[in-house]
Amino acid sequence: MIAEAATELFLEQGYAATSVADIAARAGVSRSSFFNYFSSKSAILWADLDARIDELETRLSTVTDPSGIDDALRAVGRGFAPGTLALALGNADAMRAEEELFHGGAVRAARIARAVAASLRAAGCDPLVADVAGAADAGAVMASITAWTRAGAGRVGLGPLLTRALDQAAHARAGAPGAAA
Amino acid sequence: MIAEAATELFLEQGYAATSVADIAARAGVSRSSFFNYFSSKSAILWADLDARIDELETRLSTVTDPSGIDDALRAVGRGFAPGTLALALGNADAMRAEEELFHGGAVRAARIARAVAASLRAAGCDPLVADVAGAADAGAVMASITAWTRAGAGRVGLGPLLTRALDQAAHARAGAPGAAA
DNA sequence: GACGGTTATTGGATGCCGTCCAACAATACG
DNA sequence: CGTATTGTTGGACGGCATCCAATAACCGTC
Repeated sequence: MIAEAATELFLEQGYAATSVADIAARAGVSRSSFFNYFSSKSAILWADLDARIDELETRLSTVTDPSGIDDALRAVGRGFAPGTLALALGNADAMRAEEELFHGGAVRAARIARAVAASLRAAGCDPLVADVAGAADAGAVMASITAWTRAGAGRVGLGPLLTRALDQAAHARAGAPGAAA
Repeated sequence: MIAEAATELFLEQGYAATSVADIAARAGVSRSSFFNYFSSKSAILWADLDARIDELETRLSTVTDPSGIDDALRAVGRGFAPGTLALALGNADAMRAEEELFHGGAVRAARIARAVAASLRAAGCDPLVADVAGAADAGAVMASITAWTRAGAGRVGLGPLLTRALDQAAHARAGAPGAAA
């Protein structure tokens, strides 16, 4: 309910012009309660993806082989339903939320990149190469999500996009010891 | 002077525990003046790199061939002096600034990735591939900067690290139309 | 050396975010 | 029915970033 109220207001007034107090009022709860359900205003947009990245982090912490990394990354997109984030990406201009989406997306990409790089490093990969490969993988995940939502999430599957992007990113691991192609 | 006062306080009290008012007081200026020189507290750390990314963006907006992109990326690190950012990266634990460095680094990486991807797209590259390659290049730049500073900036050159990282990232462009290897 | 215009600096007020806590309602349970 | 756990609320707080009007410093000109 809070998320619904928020997206309504974002569409009406724009993201930046909508305060947490506005959202709470529209949702019929107090400002305090808002922060019981979302840790911040931007969390409304990113909560779903954040949960999946949490899972990715735990999964990658116990996985070392490259194919396991790819599986874990693909799992991020498996069953990813068009939610608040997709709505925001699709209506970024109406919400005037480009800045927030850019910032938030940057942080999420960095989280993915860090997790992948740590996993590769644990597998004996050169640290610098691990960082580059992690960034490429993270870019692949984020790029396919934005492409998916901007193309009208649901009309096309996220899976194929993700596969193509991750295959491309896998080239960045070329010649990496501990991360054979 | 403001930056010096800030780094002192960051080392003494930590990044989060240091308020803009503290910095202004130590530097002997008013809080208003602080914001005349830095757009935010975190800008103290990132101002130098931001200026270079600004240059990168303008440079890439007039460049389409892949080798030009590589040159522009290498120029980001050319003559990059150990400044506030290097000091923060080197003393991240003492400053308790890991979070800020992570966030700030994520945003800067995303800026670089966006610029590179736009350039590749303009050269006819597939959008998804462009995003992946841009993320890889951005990861290469950021990874080499952090590796450089953590290894004690100055004792080793940034150039070689950057070259190695960008070479690795170049693999992510493999088979990309409009961006031949 | 006085003066007018430009630029730098300052204080203050404002809105909002995110955190904390103590009080209170509501619900489940023995 | 009493109690314990959980959920909700209001309020206060410190901090960030923005704005603006007032003031101070500077600089070339006369």
